[in-house]
Amino acid sequence: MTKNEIQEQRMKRYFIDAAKRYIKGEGVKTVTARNIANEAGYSYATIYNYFKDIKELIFVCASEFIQEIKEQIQLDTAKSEPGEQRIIAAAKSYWRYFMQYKGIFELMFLETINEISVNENICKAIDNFIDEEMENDWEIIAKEKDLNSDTKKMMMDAYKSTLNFYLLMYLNRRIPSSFTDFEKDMNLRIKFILEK
Amino acid sequence: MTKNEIQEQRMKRYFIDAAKRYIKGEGVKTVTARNIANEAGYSYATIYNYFKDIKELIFVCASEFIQEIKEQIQLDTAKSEPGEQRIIAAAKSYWRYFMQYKGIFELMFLETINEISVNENICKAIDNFIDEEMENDWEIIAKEKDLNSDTKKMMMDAYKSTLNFYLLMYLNRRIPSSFTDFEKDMNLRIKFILEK
DNA sequence: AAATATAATTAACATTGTTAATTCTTGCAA
DNA sequence: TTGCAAGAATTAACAATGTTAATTATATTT
Repeated sequence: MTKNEIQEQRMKRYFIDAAKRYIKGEGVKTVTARNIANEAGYSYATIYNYFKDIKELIFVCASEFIQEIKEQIQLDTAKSEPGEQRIIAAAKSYWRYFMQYKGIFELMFLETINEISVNENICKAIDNFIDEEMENDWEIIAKEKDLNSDTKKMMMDAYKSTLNFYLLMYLNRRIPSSFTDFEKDMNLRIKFILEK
Repeated sequence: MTKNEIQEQRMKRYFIDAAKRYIKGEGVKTVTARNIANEAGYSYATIYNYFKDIKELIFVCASEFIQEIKEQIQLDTAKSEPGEQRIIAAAKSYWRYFMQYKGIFELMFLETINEISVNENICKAIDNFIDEEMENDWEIIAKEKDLNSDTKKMMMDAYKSTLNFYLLMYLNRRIPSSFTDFEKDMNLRIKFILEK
């Protein structure tokens, strides 16, 4: 890396970290160029020297949050037995993370991106990280229940869609109206998916 | 209804119909007060004499689109045998409707609403209409497979979340990248949910 | 130290939602 | 019929936003 590239990376880092702090605190809904710049201690126009537009910056944040979620899941499931038990624990860890940072959920699943290149990879990362993180556990389940690879995939998909859709319902619509009910319902749904 | 109320209802209707036309044509992303007013042949400020804000107007549209979807499902499933077969056909009808009107999907599932009163009912309507429309068919399946009411509910939930989450993935992220693949995957997923 | 290249800032523009001020209509009393 | 008051619709205006252009400050090179 040349000296200039190091400089550029450092500046990008300032803005990325500022944007991440802002999103964690305030959510993605009220993110603006001026807010992020303010958080970073720069003028709003400076962002455009380092990022094509705000969406690009925001999506870089998304890909960094993925790592964070993985780490939280690893922590929260450290004592769970691999397989079904760990998958259930991971689901809880997953929704609790997004409960804390609603803005990150919106960012990952509800934002749209028109451009290709960089973003295509980020999209793939978002779509697959939970499968990757739990791959080993699904394999254990598949062996236990003697599932073929298609059936295993169906089960993973059902798990993912249940987790994400009802999280969306709760975050966007307060359905169900209490967190206790939400967790109870989610646990039942996840267990239903797993019992095949 | 007094003469004034009739007038008011008529004006509301002009704006609602204009907004519905606009959303169908252009989606919800680019809806603006000025666009809707233009489509209705009025000035943008006139909207505020009849609706609290743009969101209120947009949500009235959502509740009217529900009826439309139900009708399309009824048409598309008219020749299907009640029960499993009709549920599979309805899923296809459902995703094809939203494929045609991506904006309506965004409106129904991705928009947030902070206010209570009117909107709470609209949210409930959105969340339940597909269950209501297919209630009879789920009952048939429950009888056939001898499911208790909790298991039946779990299955309905899994169906709904699969349908909506993967529709979201396709509409927002083009995953999978072709419509043919999308339909193939969805059919497999729906059938997987139903085989319990 | 002067000239040039680079980086950051302020100004500016277009587009939004929304409200205030103004103009236009319409129904009704004189 | 005419003038007036109430109501309805329009235009003007504001603040917030993303983004780009013009300007200023800083760093580098000769």
